[in-house]
Amino acid sequence: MIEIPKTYDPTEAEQNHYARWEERGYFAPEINKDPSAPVFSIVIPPPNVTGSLHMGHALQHTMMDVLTRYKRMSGFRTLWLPGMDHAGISTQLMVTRQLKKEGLSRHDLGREKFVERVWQWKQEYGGQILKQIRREGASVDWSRERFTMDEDLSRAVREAFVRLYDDGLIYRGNRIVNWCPNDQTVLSDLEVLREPQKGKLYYLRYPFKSGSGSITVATTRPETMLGDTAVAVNPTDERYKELVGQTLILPLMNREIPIVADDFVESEFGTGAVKVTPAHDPNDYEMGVRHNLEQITVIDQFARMTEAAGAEFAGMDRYKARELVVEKLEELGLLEKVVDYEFAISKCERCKTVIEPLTSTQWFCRMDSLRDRALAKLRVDGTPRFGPQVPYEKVYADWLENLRDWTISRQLWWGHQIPAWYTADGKIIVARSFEEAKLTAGTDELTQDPDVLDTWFSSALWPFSTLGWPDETDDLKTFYPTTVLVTARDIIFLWVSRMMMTGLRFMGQEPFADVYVTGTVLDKHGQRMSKTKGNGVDPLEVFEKFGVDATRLTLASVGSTDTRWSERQVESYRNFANKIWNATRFCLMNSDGAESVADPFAGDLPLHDRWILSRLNKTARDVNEKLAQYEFHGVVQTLYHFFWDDFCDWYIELSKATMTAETDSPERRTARARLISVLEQSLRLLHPFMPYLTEELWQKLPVDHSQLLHPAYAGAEPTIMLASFPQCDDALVDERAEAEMQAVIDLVSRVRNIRAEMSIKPGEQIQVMIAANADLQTVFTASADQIARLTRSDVSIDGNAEMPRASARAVLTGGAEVAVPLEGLIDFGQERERLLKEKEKLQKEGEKLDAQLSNQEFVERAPAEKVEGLRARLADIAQRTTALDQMLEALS
RNA sequence: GCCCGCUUGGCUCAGUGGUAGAGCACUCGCUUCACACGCGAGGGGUCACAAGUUCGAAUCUUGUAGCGGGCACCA
Repeated sequence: MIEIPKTYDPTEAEQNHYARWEERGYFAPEINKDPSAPVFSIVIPPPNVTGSLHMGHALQHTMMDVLTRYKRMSGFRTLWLPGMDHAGISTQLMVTRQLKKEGLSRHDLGREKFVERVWQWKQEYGGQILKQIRREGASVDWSRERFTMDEDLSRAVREAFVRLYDDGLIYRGNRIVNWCPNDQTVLSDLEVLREPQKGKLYYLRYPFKSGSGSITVATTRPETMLGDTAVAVNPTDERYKELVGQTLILPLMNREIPIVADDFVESEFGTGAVKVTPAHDPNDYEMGVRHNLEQITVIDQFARMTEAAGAEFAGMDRYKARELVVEKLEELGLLEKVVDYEFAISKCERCKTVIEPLTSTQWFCRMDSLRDRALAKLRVDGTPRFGPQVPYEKVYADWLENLRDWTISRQLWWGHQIPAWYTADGKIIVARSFEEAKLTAGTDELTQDPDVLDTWFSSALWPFSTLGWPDETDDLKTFYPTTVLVTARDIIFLWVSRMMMTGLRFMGQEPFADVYVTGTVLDKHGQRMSKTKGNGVDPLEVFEKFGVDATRLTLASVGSTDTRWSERQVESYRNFANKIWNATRFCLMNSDGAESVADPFAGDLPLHDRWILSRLNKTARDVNEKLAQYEFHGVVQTLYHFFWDDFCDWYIELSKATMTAETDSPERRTARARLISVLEQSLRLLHPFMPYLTEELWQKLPVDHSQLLHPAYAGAEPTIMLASFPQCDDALVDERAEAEMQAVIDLVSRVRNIRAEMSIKPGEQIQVMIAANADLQTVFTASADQIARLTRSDVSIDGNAEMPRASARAVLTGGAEVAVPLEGLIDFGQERERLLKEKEKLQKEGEKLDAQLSNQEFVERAPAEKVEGLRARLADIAQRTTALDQMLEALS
């Protein structure tokens, strides 16, 4: 007899197994020895090197690990590739802050020293998250861990850049861009947040050059008027039609500016006349290009006014300048009015500083051809297949359709420096290396572009750069395209779409077939968890409190819908883990002799064994089908109820008499072996979700572990990780056994109900008399001992027996009747009440069915089997009602 | 402004054109020889609202309301 503690303590299992799995190479695809094995691969969305684990990671990693472990057990050559992102801005900020504490700026160190310092920082503090990923139980292949700044990945970045440049997709240009005055870098449109902002709308008067009158424009940013080079009106606006082409005098600057006509202007807004500041507003920039207007930069990269804004303003902060401009215009009588106004303002996604639109020379990536290919892939092949398809496929397609050029350069030091060099006379040489650039230029007097690439540029290459691209490595050939990408919805544009575009461009194939978008774990009030709000729940604390496996079940249940965090939920899965532990404990306590049974389910089987095999195989079928559809929530429900309800509540109880018999016997050994076999298969089904608990218990079972390994892993040191994932054996699905077992379950439940309602003491032995039709009588007779045990009664089954008047009675589906004789204990009035209540319930249902069946149209149009089903139910109800009537009569 | 999602028992969520589900919470009874992180028995919902399609709608359509999200160049 093997005895384990009464309560599952996750800590031990969590400490025991991970290192062993990793050391033995179970995570690496090489463990699979079947040369013809199908391939499953998945790349981790690389977490930031600065990051630490949050609920979103834990959620995604759980789902990825479930899929990976499931496929591995199913015999796939499985790779889940881990790694990290260098996270340009975040990391640079982190180190800059560290330097600041030492009283230094990055400029004090210089670029080279600073970058060295960042690497040092990474060495010391970076990658916390990698340890945390281990804690989650994630079966990633650490031997293939990658970092976006690794030399081989950097080479891939340069290669991609050069190819895109050579094909004319990357260009350098002077355009208006999003500038963060705090981070001192340009940002792409996706890194800019739009937030509603309460502000003011200022109405300014610009006088005509002719000397009389003025035109009024409305603006939220009066300080930019210093850089105005035109006023625009809609060409169809009757009010201004004749003024187009006239000249205005820009106040304060005394600059002559024209009135131009442009469709962009909405006549209904403000005064219908717009001041145009091409250097400081994206729309005005476009208008400026259309009308060939001068760009006058009046705000610099520190958000201060420039010389061009005039001596009085030069060097002044933009908001101070705003006050001064307003003040001066008011003095001049040129401020018509100021009204409260709410508008959207652009902020830096990272530091929340208000973005300053500036014209600047940057590197851009032209997206149209990349986009067209991705859209074609979606429309022609339906790739990627989004899960859930609604709404993500549309969101993805809409975004692609409206895609604009991508600003890819960043004014940072940490990142992939742009592989472009300039000759002394300003010629641009784009090359894979300095050596190559020198050859092309014919000189070594070259200066490399100081900018680095957007972090997302290297992330976009992740599914193939991590596998060795641009070299044609075995890994690349084997694992690309990957099978599925699991991610949160907020990076569909930033990352998913870009991987798709670069994958199609460089590999000629999509980087992943499926995209599974997870839901979001919200706090208990339905708010997004965020650092600034401080409402996040730390997954590590939850692991600590309830165990990793319970947390994983909770997270897997989230699936693709947003869900509020509930600790109760984790607690209930913790209880489930304990239930599994104890069921195993019971099996182990009664396992002697089991190992000697060669084939536990050979020969004719009693009902409960046929039933559990049917339930088990249906469960396996369900789980396999649902996992193929990424229905994580449904799989968890299926497993939970199979294990707890079917296996624990019924199968174990039904088997107890035999398996806990005092003395050894072939029957006892067989019963024990059967129980252990079903348990063992259940553990395998549960393993992808609960890796630690299942491994811990599986190892303890008295079974021949090596026989259970999937053939692809034959010869490996046994682990449940490499055991075959159960498949449904259709021959074992037995509907008849399920129906018969259901009758037994109903019978037992009804007797227990009588016990409870009649307040019969739990320990008290009762009589149960059963009368049933021939079929059911056979079933009940075969299970009589079990019925007796489960209801604590002496059971007699006789189709013709007279039921004593003084009994509590019940009528079951199929026409079986039960009586519990209670001579002297029964209150006839109370029993009548009980039966009447029962009859009423039946009648209600009967009436509903009757109404439906007497509807001619229903009978004609509904499927015949539907109608038949209802008729059968109605007949059953009628029969039971009659039986109840007889009982009631006997009582009166 | 445009687009989308959600609204099911007290709470958190499944679900589906044909008799409303789970977990937790609640009530009653249990130291029944695996488990009180448990066992047994219960109570509780006109599936947001309105109209429509249908033999039949909580499930499909449209509209309304509340909540949430995404996109957007109205100064």
